[in-house]
Amino acid sequence: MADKPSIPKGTRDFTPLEMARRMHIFDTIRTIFKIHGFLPIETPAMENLSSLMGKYGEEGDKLLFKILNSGDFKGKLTDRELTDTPAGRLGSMISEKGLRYDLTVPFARFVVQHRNEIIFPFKRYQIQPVWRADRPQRGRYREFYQCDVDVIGSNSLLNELELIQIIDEVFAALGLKVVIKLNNRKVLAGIVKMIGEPERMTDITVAIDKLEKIGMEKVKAELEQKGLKPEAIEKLEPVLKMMGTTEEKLDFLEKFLKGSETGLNGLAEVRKLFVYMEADLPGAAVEFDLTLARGLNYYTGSIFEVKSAEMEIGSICGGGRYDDLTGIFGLEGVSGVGISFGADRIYDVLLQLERFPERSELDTTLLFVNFGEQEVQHIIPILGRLRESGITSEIYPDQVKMKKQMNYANSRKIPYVALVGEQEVKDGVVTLKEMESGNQEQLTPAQLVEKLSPAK
RNA sequence: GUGGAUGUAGCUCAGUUUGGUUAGAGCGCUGGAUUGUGGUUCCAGAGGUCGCCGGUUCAAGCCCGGUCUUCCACCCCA
Repeated sequence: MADKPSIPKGTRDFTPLEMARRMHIFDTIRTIFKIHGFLPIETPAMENLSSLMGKYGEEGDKLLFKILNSGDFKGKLTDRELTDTPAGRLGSMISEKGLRYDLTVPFARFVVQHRNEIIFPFKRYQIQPVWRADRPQRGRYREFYQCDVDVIGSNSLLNELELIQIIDEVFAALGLKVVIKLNNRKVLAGIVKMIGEPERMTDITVAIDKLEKIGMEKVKAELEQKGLKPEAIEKLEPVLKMMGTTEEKLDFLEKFLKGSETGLNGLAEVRKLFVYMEADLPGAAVEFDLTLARGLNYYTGSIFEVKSAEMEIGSICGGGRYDDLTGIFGLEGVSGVGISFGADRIYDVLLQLERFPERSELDTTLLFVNFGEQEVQHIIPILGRLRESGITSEIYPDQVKMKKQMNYANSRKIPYVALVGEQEVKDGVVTLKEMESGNQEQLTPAQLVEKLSPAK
């Protein structure tokens, strides 16, 4: 017997109801991207593995989905290679393509490849699925959509400001309260330099990223276990204990980072960004959060992360500045900054908080009941007129019991039903029934179009 | 990748402790009461290889092993 049909772990089908909700998210995000002057691109689902490997840290390489070479990939290997090569290395011998892990690295590749056609600074948006061979959990999928906006070819902090505004506008439009966390890799680099461990930036940032979660003692224990010098940990402690307003934190770091030019530069960037924001305050809370580190290792300046203020689900948007991502594809000295909205997590938040709009654009407005061939012939041109006026309308395709047709309208949540029987045909009218109230009225086709036309 | 839970009708879940004939409920679905009027009510009905594979047993939804799914923690992240 055939197995029950199924889909791979961590992937999902979407029903019409779910699609209506997803489109609400995508449409909202896309509208805001467009109003800021960003242009769409798309890139293939698969990239050459060489474009993907090594861009996301050690962890990221493991999470890449690799695509087996087509044809006789085995025949090209000798028996010895086949039996003696460790499984990990064998992968690269039989696979040269992989599914994209995010949209930023393919974008960098795109920019390098199309550098002569692109007008810089290039503002692009991209809404496509990405794949990660992660272990699924709530809010964590193996296939999920990212909505990326990036500006490449400009060092200006105005770009960072614009991204913050976009974040603010998107979540306001979706009706979600969020906290925008802001940090700067240069500040982190300055800190690790000042405590005398400049090479250990990754270990240190990963550890302090957990401060909120596991507490000071455990963070110190982890740092010690990672082999950090006790003096360094001691020097780091006041930074971790740093409290107060953004202004106070910045002042503290100003003193702490004396002697690290990079650190002070990063600090100046953070300050400038807050000054910019004062000109038009975001509705969302923006916090300078030193514990924000982010694992992706191509970030070099500002880093962002957005969390729901109303529910625990991990970050729903994140990003940062990368000074040399195009360098690895052969184009040096081009800085970019961008963020990525996690549509699937935003969906989960909206669903749990019940913030999806009641009706969607996908919903039908009017259903004609089917009374028979004569009546159908009369209705066909009326349907045409309604649709021309932008009114989503349909006719029940089969001449079945009225109860069944009404039930269809009911379960499809269609607010209006039109009845055109023998009498209506004779009188040249339709009987329009409003389902919720049950009220009925007789209208000419012109009046019908007028009544149901979407508000201008 | 490591550790821990979970899976019974379309959906939400009982039943598993102490193995024992035809596996239940609510909601939903189909038909009727009601041949041009849905939602409410009433009546009737359909729907399950108890995730899958194997083992123990006279006998397995229930016990054992494996596997897959979903979920939780770690890791990491959108």
